[in-house]
Amino acid sequence: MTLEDSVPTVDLPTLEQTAELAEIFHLMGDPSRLRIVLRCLHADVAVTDIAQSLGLSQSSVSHHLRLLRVARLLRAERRGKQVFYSAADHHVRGMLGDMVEHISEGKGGDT
Amino acid sequence: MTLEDSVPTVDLPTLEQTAELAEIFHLMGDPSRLRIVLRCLHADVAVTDIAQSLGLSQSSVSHHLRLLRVARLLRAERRGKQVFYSAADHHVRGMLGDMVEHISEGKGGDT
DNA sequence: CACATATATGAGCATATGATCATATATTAA
DNA sequence: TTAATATATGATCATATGCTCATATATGTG
Repeated sequence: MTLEDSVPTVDLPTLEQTAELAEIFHLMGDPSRLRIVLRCLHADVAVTDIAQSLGLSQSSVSHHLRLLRVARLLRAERRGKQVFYSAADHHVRGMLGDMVEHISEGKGGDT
Repeated sequence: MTLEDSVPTVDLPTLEQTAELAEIFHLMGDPSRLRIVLRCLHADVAVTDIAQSLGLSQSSVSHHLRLLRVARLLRAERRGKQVFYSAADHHVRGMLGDMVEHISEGKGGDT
């Protein structure tokens, strides 16, 4: 069984989809921002908590959070004085989860 | 069945793994580079072909290819005068494939 | 070798980016 | 209202990035 058999027709994403995908990758491409996303992937976390646990400034975290929120990767929910951030939806969790898995496996694989 | 049931213990990647992941995302975060990777995801493609089919300059493509090659996302194979690029391994194909799927689905989902 | 084709690379430049600092806004308590 | 805590945002700046142009290298042909 060749590779082509298991990958019959590989519809490449449209230019628009590619641009959208690139935007997501671009956001995840910054280490601080990626750590923030991962921190919020499976839990609601307040801004101060994120900053403290990752050793980043409140301002920096807030700036990053705005980008992630606008891009709909994270969602914000205010409770009292605090704002809790979490993954926007299961697609975000799925994407990142898959990536993390691949990275964990990776390291020595070839085709 | 709650979400937590299906995601028992979510070991976050190490700082090193996160940095590695961010580097990959960073590379994919440029639209031109992402298009190049997608073009090479399921086929060996020569540099000139990539440039022509994507409407990019040879120089620009070559610069991008070097980054992707060094990061081991793509591999190069010379055949005569031409150099053919393709996805380095099944992890790269898997990662991108998963991402493309999520993007294709996405669009309106929430948890 | 000389020449053409294919790819790679270095320099230079305009723009994008991430961090910090200062400050603004929001919420709650006294 | 005043004060304290939590978050957001605008300005500034040093650095990173992507592109182009020119040129170098590599392979094949006559």
